[in-house]
Amino acid sequence: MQEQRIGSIRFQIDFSQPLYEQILEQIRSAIAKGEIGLGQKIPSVRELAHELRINPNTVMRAYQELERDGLTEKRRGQGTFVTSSKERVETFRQELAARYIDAFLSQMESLGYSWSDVAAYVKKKIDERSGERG
Amino acid sequence: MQEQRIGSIRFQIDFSQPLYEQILEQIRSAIAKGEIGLGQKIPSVRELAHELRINPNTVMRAYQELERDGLTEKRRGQGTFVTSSKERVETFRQELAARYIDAFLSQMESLGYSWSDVAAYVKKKIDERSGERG
DNA sequence: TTAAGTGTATTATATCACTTAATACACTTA
DNA sequence: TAAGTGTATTAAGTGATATAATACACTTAA
Repeated sequence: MQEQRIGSIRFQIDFSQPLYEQILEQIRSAIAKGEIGLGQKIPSVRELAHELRINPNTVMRAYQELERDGLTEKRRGQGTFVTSSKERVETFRQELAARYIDAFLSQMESLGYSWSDVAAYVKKKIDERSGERG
Repeated sequence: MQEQRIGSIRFQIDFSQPLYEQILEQIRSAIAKGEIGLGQKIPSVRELAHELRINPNTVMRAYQELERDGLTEKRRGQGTFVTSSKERVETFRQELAARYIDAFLSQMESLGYSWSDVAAYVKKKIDERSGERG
C-alpha cells in the first residue's frame, strides 16, 4: 500500500507485519519525533479504522499498547491524546533506543564481529547515509 | 529451555520465536563464527529433531533455508555439510551484517535520532560491553 | 433533552503460520 | 541387506491476527 496521511501522521501499511504493530510503531515514531505535539489529539479509533479500511478492534489494540507505554492518555467521550509529559516521551525514546542497540549488537556478535569491526562498520554506513540526507 | 550442545553446536531454544528460525540462526551463527569448520558435517535432520525433541519437519525447514543461503550442501545418504567455500561464508556474513545495520539505522531514524547521536550512542554501548568481555 | 462522537467490551468467525504426526521413497554406506 | 541419509506427502491441531456485529458508558454540542 502507499503512504497515507491521517491528521498529522503518516501511515505506510503493508502485509509484512501485523497491522496493529505497524500502527503502533508509526504513531510511536510520530510522537518520538515530535511530529505530533505533546497533549495533541490523535485520530479516534473509528476514524483511523475507517481511513485505513481496517477493523476498529485492530486499531484499539495498537492504542492500548500506546497507553500501556505511557505515550497517550484517553479522555472518555473526547478521544486519545499524546501525553503532556515531555519527560515521559524522552524516557521512552531512550529505553527503546537502548533496546534497539542491544539487539543490534547481539546480532553482530552472533556473526562473530569484533567490537572494533562493529564500530567501524556503523561509522561507514552512517557516512553513506549522511551523504543522502544531512 | 536451557542450553544444549549437539555436535559442536550450542542450541538455546525458547518460545519467543518460531523454532525453525531459532535453529536456522544458531547454526548460521556457528558457521559464521567458524565454530563449525568448512566442509564439516552438521547433525542429521532426524538426530537433531530427536535431541531437541521437535518434529523432523521443523528441522527440515531450517536446513532448507541454510541450503538456500548457500551455507550448506547435502549429500544424499550421507548428510548435510557446511559449504567448503570460505568466500561464500564470508560473503553471506557481510550481507547479513549489512541488513542488520540498515535495519538498526532505520529504527534509530524512526525515533528521531541524528546520525551523530547514533554514532555516539553505539560507541558508548560498545564501551560498556567491552568492559564485560574484551 | 437529544444526537453524535468518544473509548471499551463481548462473542463469533475466518485465515494463516507454525508445528506435529505418520508414512513413504530414493540414495549411500557398512 | 540393514541402517542411516535427505525428501515428499497428507492430515491434523494450535495460536496469533483480523474481521464482523453489537452494545454500553461517557462527553460534547445542538
